Amino acid sequence: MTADPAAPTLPKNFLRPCLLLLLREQPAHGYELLERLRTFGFEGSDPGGLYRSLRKLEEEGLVRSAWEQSSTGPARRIYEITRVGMEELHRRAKGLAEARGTLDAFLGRYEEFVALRRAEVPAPASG
Amino acid sequence: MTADPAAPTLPKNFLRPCLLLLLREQPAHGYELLERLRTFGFEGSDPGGLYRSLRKLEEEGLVRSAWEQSSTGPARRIYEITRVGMEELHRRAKGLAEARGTLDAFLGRYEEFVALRRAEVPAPASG
DNA sequence: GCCAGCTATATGTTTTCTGCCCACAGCGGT
DNA sequence: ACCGCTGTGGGCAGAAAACATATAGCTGGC
Repeated sequence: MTADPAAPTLPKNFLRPCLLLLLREQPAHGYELLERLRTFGFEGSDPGGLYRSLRKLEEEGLVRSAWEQSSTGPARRIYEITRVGMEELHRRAKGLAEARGTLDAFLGRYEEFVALRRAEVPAPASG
Repeated sequence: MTADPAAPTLPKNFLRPCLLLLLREQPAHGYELLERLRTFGFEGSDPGGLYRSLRKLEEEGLVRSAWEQSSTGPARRIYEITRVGMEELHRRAKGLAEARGTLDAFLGRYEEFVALRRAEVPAPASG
């Protein structure tokens, strides 16, 4: 609890759109997505959550999958995005753009206030 | 469920930093905060959730409160931010700035890909 | 053949967050 | 006295996230 206070605090349900975007760029299997997700701030790799999301996405028809035999290891389930998935991604992107706006508003207001305080209080003790 | 796909999708726990920022700007009671929160994309006013957050914040020592008699209505609990709360706000702001960065990355990558596709596929059918 | 370790997928459990509904109390108007 | 408004608070159900665990195939060593 409150262990890492500066954690990114990503948007709710951010995993889903990320998966859709990743899969739109290129089909992949779960384990690989786990790696590629790190780009989007998913540090602590959570296979469980990932596969669950993937399943749900497929159940909703946003992605589809097929088994692929690998010569170097166990079979993998290759996912690719569907037309519907792309549309969903589109919608989500809009929502996320809005979210960014809100975040901008918050941060702007926060920094503005910090600046104000600095102006009021000349210089506490720092050199 | 998936009712409003373009919903803002704000970060998890976004309420907390918002409250801290609002209280940093100016002490207030819950009902008033409810109004001021609308600026941050909290459309559906949810008194229950608000007060719960406030309570928790106080329990953690991030804010403190005192009853104030009102001449025009029932007594109100006035909240103000504490030193610890400001530090927490600071940390959260950093985290949210990171989140914005991630969001930027996502949206940039999304739009970039959209642009690429447009270049590949000349013009579907839209006139 | 058998075990250990890696890749890869999947499920179960528990906790947290969120949204929605409702209860209660004080005050003012009629 | 009753109603409606302001203001605070709790309960509950469903969604989401975190954490832990199970399974299965393949490879290499012995």
